[in-house]
Amino acid sequence: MAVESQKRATVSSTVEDYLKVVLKIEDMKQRASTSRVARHLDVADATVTDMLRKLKRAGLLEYKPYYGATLTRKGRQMAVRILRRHRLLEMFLHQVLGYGWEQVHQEAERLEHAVSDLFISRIDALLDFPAQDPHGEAIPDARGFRQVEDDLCLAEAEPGSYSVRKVTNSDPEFLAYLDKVGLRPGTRLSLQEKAPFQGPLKLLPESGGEPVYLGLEASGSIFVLPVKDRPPAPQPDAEGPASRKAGSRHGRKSR
Amino acid sequence: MAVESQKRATVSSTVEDYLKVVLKIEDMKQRASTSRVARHLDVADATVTDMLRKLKRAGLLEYKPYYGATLTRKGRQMAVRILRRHRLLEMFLHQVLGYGWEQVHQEAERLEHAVSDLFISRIDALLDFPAQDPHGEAIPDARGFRQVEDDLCLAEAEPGSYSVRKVTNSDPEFLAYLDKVGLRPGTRLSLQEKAPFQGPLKLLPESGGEPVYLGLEASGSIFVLPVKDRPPAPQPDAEGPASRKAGSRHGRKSR
DNA sequence: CCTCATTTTTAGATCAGTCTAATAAACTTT
DNA sequence: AAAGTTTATTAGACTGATCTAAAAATGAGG
Repeated sequence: MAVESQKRATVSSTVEDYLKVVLKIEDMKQRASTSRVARHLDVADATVTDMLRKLKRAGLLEYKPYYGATLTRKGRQMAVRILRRHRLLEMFLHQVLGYGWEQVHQEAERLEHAVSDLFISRIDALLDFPAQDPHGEAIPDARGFRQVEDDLCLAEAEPGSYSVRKVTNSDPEFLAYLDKVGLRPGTRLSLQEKAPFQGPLKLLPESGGEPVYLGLEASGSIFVLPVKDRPPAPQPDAEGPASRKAGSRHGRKSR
Repeated sequence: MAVESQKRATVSSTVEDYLKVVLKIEDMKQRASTSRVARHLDVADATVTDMLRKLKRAGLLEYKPYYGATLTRKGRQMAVRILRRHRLLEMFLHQVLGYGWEQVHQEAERLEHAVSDLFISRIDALLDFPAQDPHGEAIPDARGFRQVEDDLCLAEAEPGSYSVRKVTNSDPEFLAYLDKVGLRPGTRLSLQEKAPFQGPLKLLPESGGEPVYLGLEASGSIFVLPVKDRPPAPQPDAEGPASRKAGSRHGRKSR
């Protein structure tokens, strides 16, 4: 039962950022090519080439020249750890310090590299071990296990009833807009129609209000769960504007 | 009444550390010499020489070769800002996340460079605008004004009754020890005697318990306020162990 | 299978922060 | 005041992260 090298090699916050980006790209089922990584990090391609070779040497990812990078077990583990920190911090900022969901990302981006494990475990407990962040994204647990994401991209959904599961976009302007029109995790809506030729989607938040027209691009960052068509029984969960706690826990491991 | 260049030039966290140390040394009424700064930061003297020249160029301090550094208005302002962040963060970690007073320093040391002004103002409000940190050190206010420190170093005190005002030592071992023997800000004690030839001090915490013997060196980081000797009238200000709020505010500016 | 556009890598440089070793200035002590 | 000790500065080098510009590999179309 030899414990696998428990020592957590400590890496720079720059390295953490690279790992995070590669994880994100892999999660989107894309190839982590030099240029894609560079775009995400807003650095020059040449910088990424260098860095990927360095991370390969450190055993954090595979790197095939002219192809791209793939996280190793160790690299993925570190990346998921940062992801967890990021999302827990976002939730903390939102719930405890009253940040808006459009404000949390930027602050968490800096804090995730600075806080200790103790800090993380304390806020985790304080928040009662939340399963999602303010955008509805799953928070990996302390062991690095990730919830299965069984949601559906609004851009690819058929007309029907849905509830918003998560919004994978950190642009404050965009999030503020969604907030204004009443779209947040938990919101029930019906997708009324999709205009042809990459046209906008027509959405109707079920809690009344004006229909919302959303471009295809924007709808690509909104993920939803289908809702069984208006059941005879009243909906069991009333949503307070910013007070959602656990949400559905599927208790399944990732990977 | 032209507002002096409000733009807050943003400096590296390294620069913030240098400014902090120079402020600390000046507060101790010592000369901020190259080697003294180097010792505080645990870097080579040569590194400090370079950095001080750079900070002079940036207008953050005066620097006289072979003498040392003196903060300018601008440099002091930045240093006090960091000091405020540091101490507010310590208080936050202690009060909200349940850190021990021996744990707060290290974490705050990293966070002070990473959190935004919004974060600081939120925790300030959450803590109800505390005037001291967990070690009893005064927290500068948002404008950069600092309380006058009218306390007295235990190492230089005469036998008599005192209450602990602050402990200016961040060594976790030492703080844990003080905590164990019941010495924290607010604790009443009587200094019974000082052994000659740099000998130890004999202290008696008034809340009963064993006498504590403390080396001169250690007692140099404990600051106290004299307590009027059991007056016929009850003292007007009762001290709760860790819940002291404003303390005496003398409304005087620093600088 | 040759050519062109795109993507990636290589080469060489810069910047901030740090170090060590050597030199120089400033105090101390006789 | 000369000599010695301490303190500070200069010189030169290194590391990590970045850049730009030039060269090379890949892949798509004819």
